[in-house]
Amino acid sequence: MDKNLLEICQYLANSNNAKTIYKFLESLLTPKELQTLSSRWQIVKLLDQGVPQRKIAKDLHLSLCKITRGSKELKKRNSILKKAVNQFQ
Amino acid sequence: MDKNLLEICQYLANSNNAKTIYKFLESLLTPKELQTLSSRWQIVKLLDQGVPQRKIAKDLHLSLCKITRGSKELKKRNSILKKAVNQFQ
DNA sequence: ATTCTTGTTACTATTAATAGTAACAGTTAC
DNA sequence: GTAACTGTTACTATTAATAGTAACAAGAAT
Repeated sequence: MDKNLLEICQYLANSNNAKTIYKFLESLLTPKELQTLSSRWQIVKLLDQGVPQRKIAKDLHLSLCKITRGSKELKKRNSILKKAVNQFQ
Repeated sequence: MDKNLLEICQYLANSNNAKTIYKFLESLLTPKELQTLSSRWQIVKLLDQGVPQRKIAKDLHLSLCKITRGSKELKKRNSILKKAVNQFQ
C-alpha cells in the first residue's frame, strides 16, 4: 500500500471531527474534485435506493458512464461503499 | 456545506481504522486520483521540510504548478494540512 | 409476440488538472 | 555588482474523467 496514502488514511482515522476532515479534504482537493466526490456519493445513495440509472442521470445532470462506475462498486460483495451509504439512508 | 460531502466526512470521522478508510477511498476514487492524492501529500511533506520546489519537482517527476498549489496551502495561517503533515514528519 | 424499461457498453467531444517550459522578481553568496 | 538560487506566474500540450449519445441485450408488461 502506498505510504503517503496510508498516512492520509491514518490521519483520517485519528480525526473524529467531521468539520476538521472537511477542511482537510478542502486543502487536499480542488473544488471540482470535491464536487466530483459529492456527486459520486449521491449516485451510490440513489442506486442503493433502487432509483433507475437513467432517472439518476437526468435528475443529477450526469452521464450514464459515471453511474455505471458507481453501480459496479455497489455490486462488489461486502462493498464498503454500500455499508457506508447505508448509514445515511 | 454540501450535504453529501458532509456525510462522507461524517463517515470518515466515525471510522477509526486506516485500512477501512483506505478501502473506502479506493471505492470512491479512481486509481489515478489516489495517486494524485498521494503525490500532493508528499509534496506538502517535502515543502514543510524546506526542500526547494525545483528539487521536489525533479525528484518526484512533477511540474512546478502542482507544487505551487501545495505551497499556497501551507502558507495559510493555521493550515490544517500543515498540522496533518507534521504528525508524520 | 411486441413494446417498454432497464443495465451495460462503446464512441467522440469536452473539460479540468497538470506536465513541460520559460520568464520574472527577490535573496543570498561571491 | 553580478552570478546563482529561489518562489511564483504564465503559457501550450497532454492526459484522465466524463458529458452526451447511440446501440445492444435481458426482462417485464401489455
